[in-house]
Amino acid sequence: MWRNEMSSKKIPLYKQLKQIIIKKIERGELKPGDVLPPERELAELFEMSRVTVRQAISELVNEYVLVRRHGSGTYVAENKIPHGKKLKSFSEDMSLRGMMPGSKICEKNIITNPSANMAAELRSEGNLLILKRLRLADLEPLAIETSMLPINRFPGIEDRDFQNESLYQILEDEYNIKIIKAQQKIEVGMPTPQESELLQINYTTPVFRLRQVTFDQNDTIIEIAHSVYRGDRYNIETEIYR
Amino acid sequence: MWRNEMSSKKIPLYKQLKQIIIKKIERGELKPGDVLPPERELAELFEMSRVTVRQAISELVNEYVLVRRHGSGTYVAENKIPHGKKLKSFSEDMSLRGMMPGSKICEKNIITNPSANMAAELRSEGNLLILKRLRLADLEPLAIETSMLPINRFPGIEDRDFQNESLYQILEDEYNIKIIKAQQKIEVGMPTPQESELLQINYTTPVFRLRQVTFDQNDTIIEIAHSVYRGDRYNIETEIYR
DNA sequence: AAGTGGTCTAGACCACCGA
DNA sequence: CGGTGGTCTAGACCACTTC
Repeated sequence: MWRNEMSSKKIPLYKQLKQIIIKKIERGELKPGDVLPPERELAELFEMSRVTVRQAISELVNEYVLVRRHGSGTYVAENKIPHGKKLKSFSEDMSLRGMMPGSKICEKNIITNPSANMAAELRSEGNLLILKRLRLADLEPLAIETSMLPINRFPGIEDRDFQNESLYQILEDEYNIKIIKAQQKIEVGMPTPQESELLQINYTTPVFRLRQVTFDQNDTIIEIAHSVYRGDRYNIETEIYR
Repeated sequence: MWRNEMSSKKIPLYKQLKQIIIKKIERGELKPGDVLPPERELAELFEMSRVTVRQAISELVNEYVLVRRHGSGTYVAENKIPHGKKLKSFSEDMSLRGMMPGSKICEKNIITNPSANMAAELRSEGNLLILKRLRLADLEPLAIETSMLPINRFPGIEDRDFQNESLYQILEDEYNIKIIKAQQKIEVGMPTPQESELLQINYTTPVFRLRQVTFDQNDTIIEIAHSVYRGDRYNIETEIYR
């Protein structure tokens, strides 16, 4: 069950242990709520010090994969990622809210010389695909979403029809990208005239401004997105831990 | 500059060091981009092992307060990214953003017959303490925070002076509550006349409306809060996983 | 009382950065 | 090259949960 599966490469021991634990969860050998062997036992099994075991476990706790209970044990988290902490595409988000997602392309461009302030984090990556879409929920405008992607990582993606296709679906299925996490900055503001026109709202209706940086399994940035959501039809629910 | 300021209480050493570093950032003795003393030096200065220093620094890196650069040094983060992974009180939130938190009581009441819509989830718990505070950052109004607490769970809490005390600190230290998680709903809106007056903003400045339900270790609700944040001075950063 | 995670030590060697 | 963070060890004692 918990045999030594360590590879002898140069990968740090604690990262190897992390991978072993994640694999066990993925294969169903460890289910939500299950206890892990005690830290001292893992240390002995994998022939590493307890400090190293703790480093592996600590990172998994930080990623909401495991939960520690002082005096009791370490457990597989019940809901690996809390509802409000899940990264969803617009389509997935709308479906979960019981609304029908829709899309209308506003702009699809290739920028050959990205200026710095457009996407600072991506500017060294070469050409950028700019994709600006009006997003609909139950046929009504809800958001304007502008995505920027490093086009040399996804050759041919500029020819896709994004009207009826999900961007994340394409990246995951056809370019073999594993989307892992995103950092978001949420601000409030008032719409510009162009935005209020597109969203069909009054200029007095406030909006959410979401800036998102999306990462793949190698912690490489694969997308930078800027979204504007109607404040009268959208809210954000999240769960945070102390 | 980096004298020993450790208190000899039972607070873990690494938490004391975290506080010392945060305080230095708050007081401006450390500015974004500044280098920290090397880990070995901090260990010697504060008479703790390097492992302990690393634990303190690691947590601050996780909270986006510090940045490590292998082979170079540890630096104060350039873009303060707060409100992210962890549940924080207003005071803690402000400190991590490098601002000085403040408070002004607007209202402190005991409601003996809570109406249903005030705090539906708490209404069966008996009397409620209503605490409405104007929250300041660097002496300027930033938010209005209205907290509702079941008073029979915290006898005597109505006599506290919340002007200079942290609500969470009191709950954790003196009532032995372990705050575990909170659910938040984030909306945008326009301020009411009373709110714009208190926050000293124009009626055209949008605001965040945060509704929060806070839970302890037994999944019991210990607080319901409604906060109104100035949209021109506040934003929310968060990390989500797929 | 036994077993768990939480904190802490005093070293060691490796990997990376900058002068 | 010297100095930095990155990884790792083999212990120790404390605090908490469970019985």
